[in-house]
Amino acid sequence: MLELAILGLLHEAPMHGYELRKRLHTLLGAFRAFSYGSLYPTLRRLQRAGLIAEEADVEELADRTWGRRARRVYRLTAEGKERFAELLANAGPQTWEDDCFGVHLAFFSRTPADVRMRILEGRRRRVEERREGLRAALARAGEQIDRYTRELHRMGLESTEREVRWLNELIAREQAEQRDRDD
Amino acid sequence: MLELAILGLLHEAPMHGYELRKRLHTLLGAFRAFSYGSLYPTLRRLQRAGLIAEEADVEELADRTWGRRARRVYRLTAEGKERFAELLANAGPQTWEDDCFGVHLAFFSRTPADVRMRILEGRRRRVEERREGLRAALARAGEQIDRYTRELHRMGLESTEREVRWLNELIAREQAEQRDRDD
DNA sequence: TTTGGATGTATCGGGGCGATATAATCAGTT
DNA sequence: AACTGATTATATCGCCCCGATACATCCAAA
Repeated sequence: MLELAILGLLHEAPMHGYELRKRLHTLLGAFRAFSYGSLYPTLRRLQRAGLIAEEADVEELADRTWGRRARRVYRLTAEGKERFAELLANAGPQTWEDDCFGVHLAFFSRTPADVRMRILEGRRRRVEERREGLRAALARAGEQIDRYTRELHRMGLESTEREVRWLNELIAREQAEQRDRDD
Repeated sequence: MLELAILGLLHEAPMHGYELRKRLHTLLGAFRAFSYGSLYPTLRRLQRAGLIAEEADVEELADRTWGRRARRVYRLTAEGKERFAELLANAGPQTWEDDCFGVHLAFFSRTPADVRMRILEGRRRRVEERREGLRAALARAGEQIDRYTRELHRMGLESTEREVRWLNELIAREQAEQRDRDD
């Protein structure tokens, strides 16, 4: 997931870890925040896998004689680009995708229309499932269950209902654009 | 977190892993779903730590001569009870508690009023922070940012706003009950 | 001048996840 | 009577990610 995010961001420009994390943070708006504890090891991994490469240490100093601070700038390789597309292509109705959804959405403008559709519909299906589960839980228990638990379920139900409506709008918009494109 | 959930549930009755998972699922309403891949190892860990103990294999068969299926039933020990209270007592405004919140709420009826308050207010503070971050992101970018990202932020902002309102209600209710108790 | 806050990289232990294997029970079907 | 699939039940594997922490530099304000 972090892999997807990193590869996606590096499409824009080469970056070092710290900057990646900041961009990630503003991009995902705390919908999903990654920590350095996963970022740096992942960068290493991607580098070893040849998906990203360390930029030849940019000079950019000229006036600084006492050696610029260590700063690993990474750029996307051709393999990395391929891998990104591949990750997107395989994105779909898998359960795992649930946490991924925010990241996927953040890179939608770089995602083919059909894949966008698959992702949106997959998400909707899973949220609907959760919604039904919550409805069942609320109906089943009636009065007997714990007050706080019911409150939790109520809140969860509302959230899922709202998200389904939101997804429906997004999907409708996608379809409209698809129609326009076909004309 | 799973530890808290397990110890909390075992207050009701001794249970085996599979049942714990089911109860957990209905209790948390898919707000948070634990997998067997964490459940069973955690049970082992808690047993080794002496917080739970394996019930002497219940007979309960009488008519079945061909040996009931393997089934590890666990019960809460005195140390486990202590540990549960301790975990609750230390629950508060830590960042980590964010994922924990649902689990905490699910055991609120077993939680002292002052700790409940701390948990609710801690959660509110963190959600408010996220809300402000999203507001800033939406204001800052104006028109330039990606359409889908903005949609993500819009949705996030709405959700956080709703949750803050919800938390305010819960907190107000707690305070009202506190007042009643004082009379 | 010192203090504090960004910037910047890195590691550690541990918790949780999805996938998967295995196997017995039970209900319904054919 | 045999078959089939769903449910019950425990367990392990590798991987991803997290929070905490350490360390170092740079910059601005007090």
